[in-house]
Amino acid sequence: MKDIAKALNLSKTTISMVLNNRGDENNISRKTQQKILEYAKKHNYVPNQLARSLRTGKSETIGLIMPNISNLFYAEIASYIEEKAEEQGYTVIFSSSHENPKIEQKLIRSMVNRQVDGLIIASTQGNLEDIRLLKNNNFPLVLIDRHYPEYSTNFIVVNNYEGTKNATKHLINLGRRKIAFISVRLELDAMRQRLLGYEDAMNECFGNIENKLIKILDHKGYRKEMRPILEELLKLDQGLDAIVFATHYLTASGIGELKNIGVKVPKEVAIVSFDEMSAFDIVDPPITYIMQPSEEIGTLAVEVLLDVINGKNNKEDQKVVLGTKLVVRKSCGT
Amino acid sequence: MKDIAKALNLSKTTISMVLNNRGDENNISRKTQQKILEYAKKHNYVPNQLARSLRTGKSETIGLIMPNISNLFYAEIASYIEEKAEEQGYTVIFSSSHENPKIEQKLIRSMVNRQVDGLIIASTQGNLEDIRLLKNNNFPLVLIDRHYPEYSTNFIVVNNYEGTKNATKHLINLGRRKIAFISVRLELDAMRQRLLGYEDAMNECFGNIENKLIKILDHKGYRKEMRPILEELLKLDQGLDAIVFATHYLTASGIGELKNIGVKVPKEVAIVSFDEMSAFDIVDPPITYIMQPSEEIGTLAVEVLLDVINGKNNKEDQKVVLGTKLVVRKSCGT
DNA sequence: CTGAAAGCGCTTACAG
DNA sequence: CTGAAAGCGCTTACAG
Repeated sequence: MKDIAKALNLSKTTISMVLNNRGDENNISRKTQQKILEYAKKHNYVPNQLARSLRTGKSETIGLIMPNISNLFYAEIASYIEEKAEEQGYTVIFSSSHENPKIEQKLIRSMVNRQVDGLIIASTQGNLEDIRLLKNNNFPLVLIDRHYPEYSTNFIVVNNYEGTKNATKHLINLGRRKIAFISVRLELDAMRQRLLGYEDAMNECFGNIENKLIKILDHKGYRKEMRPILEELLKLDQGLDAIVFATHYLTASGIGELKNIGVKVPKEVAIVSFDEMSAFDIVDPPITYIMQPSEEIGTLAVEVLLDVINGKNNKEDQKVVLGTKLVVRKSCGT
Repeated sequence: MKDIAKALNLSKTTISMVLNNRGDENNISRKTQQKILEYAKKHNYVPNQLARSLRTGKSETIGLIMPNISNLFYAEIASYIEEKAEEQGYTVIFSSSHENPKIEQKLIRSMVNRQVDGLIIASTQGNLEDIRLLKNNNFPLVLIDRHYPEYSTNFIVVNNYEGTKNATKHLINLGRRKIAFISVRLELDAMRQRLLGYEDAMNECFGNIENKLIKILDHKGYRKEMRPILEELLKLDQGLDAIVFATHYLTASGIGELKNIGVKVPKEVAIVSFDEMSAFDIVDPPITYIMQPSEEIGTLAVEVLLDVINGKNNKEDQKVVLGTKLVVRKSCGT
C-alpha cells in the first residue's frame, strides 16, 4: 500500500479508501480511483488481512472445535459450517479435541489467541471451566451437538430423547417386545437422553423397563465387547427381537457380529440405529435410522454465531433443539 | 502487554522477552521474570497472535483446500493434517472447492490474504494459473491427491495406476475374464491412471481391451445411469463376471443396483473398489478395495510443507508417490 | 540487567 | 477532493 501511495503520489488514506470500495463515499475523483485500481491490479496487490484485523479488531474468522472431524457426522456439519461462513465472508479454522477436555481447553485458548471472532464447539462436556470463562467475557460462542444442560449458552442440539423414543415406539408398533438398547459409555447428555427416550417408550408401553436389556459398552473397546453382549442378549428367556443402537458405529459393529452369529435381520431381530453411516443404504437389509439434521445444525450455528458477533440477539441465549427424523428401511421389519 | 508494563513499571521489551521464554537468554533477573509471569497469569493475559504475526511475518497457519471435506477420504486426510500441524504449533484453515476451479481460485487468494504460511491443496486440476502464480512467488505449496502432471510442484499422490492394475490382475488370477471398469467423468489425472492400470492389466493378460467393458459415468448423474449401464454390461455375449469400480461412491451405488437386479456377488460378478467407505466391511459380502494411505498423505503433506516453510529442501520439488494396498475381502471371490 | 524507538500493514477520525 | 498522524499489539536491533 505504501508502495502504491508512493508510486502514484497519493496518500495511504486515499489508497485504502479506494481499495475498500469507499471511493465514492469519500468523494475520491473517479480518475484517481481508476488509477489506483489499475495499479493495484497490475502489481498484484494483495491486502494483508492480518494488519486489517489488528486495526479493526475483527478477524473475520471463526473457530470450530469438534471431537473428530473424520467422523462423517461431524465432517458433514463442518462442511456446512464452512460453506455458510464462506458465504458471509468468514474463514473457518478447525481442530479436533478427540473427546479430550484438556485438548479442548488448549484449542479454545489457542483460537482465542488467534483472535477468532467467535467459536463453534461440539464440546467434550468436560470443560465447563473454559466455556464459563468465554461466556463471562462475552465471547461469541455457540455449542453444537452437545451442550451443558446445567449452564446456559447458545446451543444447537438435537432432540435425542424424542429420537430414540419414537424409534422404540415404532418397533413396538411393529410388534416387537424384547427390545434391547445398546449404547456407549460417554458422559454426554445426548447419550443420557437417548437412553431416557428408550426407557420412557418401554415404560409407557409395558409398564416397566428390563435392565438386562440395556447394555452400555466401552467407548474404545466396544468392538470386542459387542459379540459377547449380543450373545448374552440372545439368550434371554423370551428371546430378543429388536435392538436400538445409540450411535452409528455401534450399529456397524453390531450388524457385523449379528451376521457372524447367524441372526437374521429383521426376521429374528429388528434394528434401528441412531445416526447414519454412508453405507446404511447399501447393506442388506438397509438400516432404519434416526436422522440428525446436520445441514441445519451447521447452518444455524453460523447464523446464531454471526448474530452474536454482529450484536444482534445478544441478550438472551439462543437455545435450539432440532427434531430428528426416523428413516424407515427394511432392518426394522414390517 | 502495555498494561503489564505500566503496572509493573517495566518496559514492553522486558515483558515480551519473558513471555516468550527468552528471559534467561536475555539475562532478565529471575525475580522480574517471576513477577511478570505471575501478573500475566493473574490478569489472564492472552497474547495477540495477529500482532505477533504481523510483526514476524509468520502466521503459523496453513491453508487447506479440498474438493469436499464431507467426503470421508478427504475428511480423514484433513484430520491427519490438522493433527500433525497442531503438533508443530500450526493452525489449519480449510475450505472446500466443490470441484470448481473458480472457487478454488478464490479460496487460494483469500488464504494468501490471510497470510497463511503455506498451502496444501487437493486441486480441481483446472487452476494451473494460480498454482503457477504461487510457485513463481515461491509460495510454500504442496499438492495432494491430485497434481498437475505437466507442471512440477511438491506433491503427495498415490499410485493410481498400480492400484487398479494389481486389483484387475488379482481378479484375473481368480479366473475372472469379462472384467468391466466403471469410472466417472472427471478430468483428473488420477482417473486416467486408474483406467490405464485396468487397461494394461487386461492387455497384458488377454492381448486386448474390450472397449464395451469400459463405462464412464457422469460425475453427478451416476446414480441414475448406474442401473442401465449394469444391465447393458450384463447382457454382453459371454457374460460379465467382474467389475472394478474407480471410486467408492460408484461402488456403493453399484452394489445397491446389483442387488436390485438380483445379481449374486461374488458368485456371478466379483467386485473390487478403488477407495474405501466406512461400511465396506459390514455389507454382505464385504468389499475388496484398494486402500489409499490417508494418514501418510496427510502427515507427509504437512512435513514437506513445513520443510519448505522453514527453508529446508526448497531447491527441488518433493514428488511423493505412495503405494496402495489391496484389501482382499469376499466380494472378489476366491 | 533493562528501556526507548522503530516498524509490521493497515484504518480512521480529523483537518484543510 | 486529499493528506498527516495516530494507533491496533506485538518483536527486535540497538543503546546503555
